[in-house]
Amino acid sequence: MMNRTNSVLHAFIKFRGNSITISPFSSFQFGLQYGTHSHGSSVIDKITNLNDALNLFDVMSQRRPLPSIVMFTQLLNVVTKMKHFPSSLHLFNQMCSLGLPVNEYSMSIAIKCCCQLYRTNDGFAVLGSCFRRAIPPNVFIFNALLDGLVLEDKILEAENLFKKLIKQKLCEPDVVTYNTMIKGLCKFGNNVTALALLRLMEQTNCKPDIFTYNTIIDSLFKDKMIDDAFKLFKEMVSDKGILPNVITYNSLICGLCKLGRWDEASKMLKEMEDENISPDVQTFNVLVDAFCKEGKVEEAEAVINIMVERDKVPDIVTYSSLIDGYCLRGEMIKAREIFDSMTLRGLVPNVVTYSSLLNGYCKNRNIEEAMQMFRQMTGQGLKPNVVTYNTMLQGLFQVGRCVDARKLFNEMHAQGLIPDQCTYRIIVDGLCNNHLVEDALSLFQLMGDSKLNSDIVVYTILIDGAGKCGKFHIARNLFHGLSVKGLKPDVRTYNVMIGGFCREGLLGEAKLLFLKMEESGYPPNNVTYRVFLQGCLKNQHYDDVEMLLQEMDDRGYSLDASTLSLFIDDIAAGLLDRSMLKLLGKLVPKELIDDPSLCDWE
DNA sequence: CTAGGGTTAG
Repeated sequence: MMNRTNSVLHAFIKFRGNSITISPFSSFQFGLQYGTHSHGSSVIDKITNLNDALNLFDVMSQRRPLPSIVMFTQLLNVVTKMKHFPSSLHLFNQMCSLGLPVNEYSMSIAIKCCCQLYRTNDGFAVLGSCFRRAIPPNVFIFNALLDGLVLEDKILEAENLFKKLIKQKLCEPDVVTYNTMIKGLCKFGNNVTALALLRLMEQTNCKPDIFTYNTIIDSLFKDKMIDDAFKLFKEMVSDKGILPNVITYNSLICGLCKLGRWDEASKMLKEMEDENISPDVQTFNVLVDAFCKEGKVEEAEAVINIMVERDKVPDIVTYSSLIDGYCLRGEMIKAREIFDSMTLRGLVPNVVTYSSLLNGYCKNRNIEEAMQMFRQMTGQGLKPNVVTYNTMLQGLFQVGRCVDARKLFNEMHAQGLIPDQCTYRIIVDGLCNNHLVEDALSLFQLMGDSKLNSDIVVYTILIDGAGKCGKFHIARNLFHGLSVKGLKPDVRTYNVMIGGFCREGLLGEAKLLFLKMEESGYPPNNVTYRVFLQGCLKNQHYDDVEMLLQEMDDRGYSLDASTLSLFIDDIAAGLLDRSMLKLLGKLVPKELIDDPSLCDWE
């Protein structure tokens, strides 16, 4: 029941903005006594911003006798729900100092805050204090810790904790425990174990629910295992009688769109409407993004119009996708227009929005504008992240501004950002493409045993770059040095080396490597055949051509247009025998035969 | 009386 005091208080709290100090006998306090009626809404429920919460906490902590731990916990939870985790922890500490009898409720909130701040270790420290205070940790506390480990990608520790809970009977795992563990497994692409856990749940008291299914269905879709995803979807609906919700459909539609299976996506959209589940902003965002990724901005705009008709307000994500779409098409003026229009709509571009626009300017070689926007972004207090820097670095290298790239890389370091493997790949690739192989090499040596030196992709880029810059001896040394570093060449590395040998006219060595691939457990792929075959043809080394064509046919690969074109002169000159011609005919893909521009060969 | 979980954007 809503009483008069509550509404007075509500008005009062709203008034708080103007630093009014509350006297100990104000109506605010009076209301506190009635604040938490079991059936009414309380003062605490009405709090909508951090300041009000902190002020109320001050008032409460000055009262004697102190309000109950329950009220403090309610307030603590309000602050936590607002995601002001550091403030929550501060309040929790104050609660302890006030001598309040903190219990498993407040403890679980405090632990959750630590974990959400990526400080799960501190969370475990709080767990320790639970034991010291003789507060038996319960399933809520363990779930928060498990979630923290998953959040920090400490999947092995998460698995250990999960097993320990069960083995040592620390608490009875509930559906949230299972779901959290499943979320972690899915995050690491371990769908098999996630499914096994789902089956295990079926044998316990806590049955899988919509959360369980949504998590695994989404993960299966992310790994392109559509059939399995649909099987699970059907199992959920038909066998378990669990109705899909908007999130289930969003996952399904997102997965189908990403695979370009538009028909099925629109079928799901229709099914969803039939089930009376109305698409939400995220459903529309998925559609907008999918269209934009294909450069189909007109369709994306149409989706946005429908969205608006249905009273859904396009948000920052919607517009970020749209910006991506226009950038992809090189329509930077339009992209910028959308970016600028966001502010008028009361939307504040964030790092992602800026990064999209920067990426557009960079890819369209307008590095000046990109730089200017980059400065504007930092000027607005937005902190560029690793992806932002990667985008800018790539842009600078693309126009040959290696010195500026270097400066930006230093700036990135100064900001305390840790370059990721993508950063190193961009730098090494950029230096190589700008004929600065030596710089790439010295950077490489400078990095010692860091990530750079243990990433086969960077190695491959460097080997490729050295070879293409006429320093094949370096490429060769790098390749032979791989095993010393404990690195195994992958298919791409082999392809790059085979290409390098061919470029140098060392066909014998190329062939040795080609044969070694199979032995090393990396069977040649279509790129290998293309590279080696082109090498053979350019070097007029016909010995292996028939063997290669035969193998390609066996493995179901076909010839690409550029390789095929190398055969044409030989065909015209009548240099190829009948069996070879027959083989060639089999390897020409249907698309090429249908291509009218290629019809007048003979 | 007070505590927990799932989806989207570079």
